[in-house]
Amino acid sequence: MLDLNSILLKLRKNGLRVTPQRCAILEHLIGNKNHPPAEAIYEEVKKRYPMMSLSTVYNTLDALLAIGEIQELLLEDKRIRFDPDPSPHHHFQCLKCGKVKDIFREIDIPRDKIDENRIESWRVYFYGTCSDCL
Amino acid sequence: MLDLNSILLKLRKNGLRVTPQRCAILEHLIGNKNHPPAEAIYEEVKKRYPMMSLSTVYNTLDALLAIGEIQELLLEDKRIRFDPDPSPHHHFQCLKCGKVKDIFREIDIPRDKIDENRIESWRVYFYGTCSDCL
DNA sequence: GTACTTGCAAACAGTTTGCATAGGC
DNA sequence: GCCTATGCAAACTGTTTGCAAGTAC
Repeated sequence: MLDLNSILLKLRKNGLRVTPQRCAILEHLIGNKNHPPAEAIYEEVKKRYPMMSLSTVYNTLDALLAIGEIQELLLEDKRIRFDPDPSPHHHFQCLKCGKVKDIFREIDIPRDKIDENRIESWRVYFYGTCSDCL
Repeated sequence: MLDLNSILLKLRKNGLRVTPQRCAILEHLIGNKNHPPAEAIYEEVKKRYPMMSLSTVYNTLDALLAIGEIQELLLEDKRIRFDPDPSPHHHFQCLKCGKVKDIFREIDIPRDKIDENRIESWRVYFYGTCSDCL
C-alpha cells in the first residue's frame, strides 16, 4: 500500500467504487505503522469524518483485503489487526505495552513442502518485551 | 500433556481441584491431534458426560493454560484452538479442509533479540494444502 | 439509471461473568 | 466446613448481515 492514487485505480479496476469514506480510511492507513484493529481505525477516522460508520470500516477493510492491499494479523490479544503493508514480513508484539512492530529480518522458512503438505504462505509472530519497555 | 495422573497432581499442587468434568476433558485432550476449539471439546465430552457445561470447558482450559499443560492457537479461521502439547512447535492449517497439523521441523529462529526487542516466544503458522487434499 | 455503498440497527459467534448450588479436599 | 468448581443464564466483544436511502460511475 504505497500511494493513494494507485490504490484508487486498483479499486476501480476491480469494480469497486471510490467513496469519500474509503479515501478517508486509506489516508489514515497509508504509512500507518500501528497495526490498528477495526475499532481503532473507526475512532480515528471518525474524528475528521463524523459520518463514518463502523460497518463502512469493515466493508472497506474487506475490499482492501480482497485486492491484496492490506493484510490481517491474528495476535495474542485476539482481535484482528490490519497491516497496510501486504508484503510478506513478520510481526512482534510487546507483552508489556501491546505495541505491534514489523520485523523485516529474513527467517529461513521452507518455501515448498513440509511433511507432504504444500506450503502457500506462513506467518511468524514474535512475543516479548519491546525496546521501549526494556 | 502426557499422562492423566501427572496432570492431576499438577492441578492439586497449584491449588486447583480434580473434578469429574476436568478428568473427562483431560481424557479427551490427551493425545488429541485435532487442535479443537472450545465448542468442539464441549460437544465431544458432552456425549459421554451430559452434565458438562460450556463454561466448565472454558474454566478447565483456563486452568490448563495457567499451569502450562496446553497452548492456544490463533489461526486464520479466527477461533481459538487448543493444543494439548504445550512444547514449542509450529502449526499448519489446510486452506481447503481446515485441518490443523503439528509441524516439528526445526526453523531457525533468532532466540534472543531482534531490532532491540527481547524475544521471549514465537509462533509460526503455515497455510496451504494438506497431503490429504493434494 | 444502475449498481454498489452507506449507515443504522439488529443478529451473530465466541467468550466471559454473576451467582446460587454442589462437591473436592 | 471451607472454598473452589459447576451450570445455567445473561452480559459482553468483535464482527457480520439486512435493508432502505444515498451516490459513484
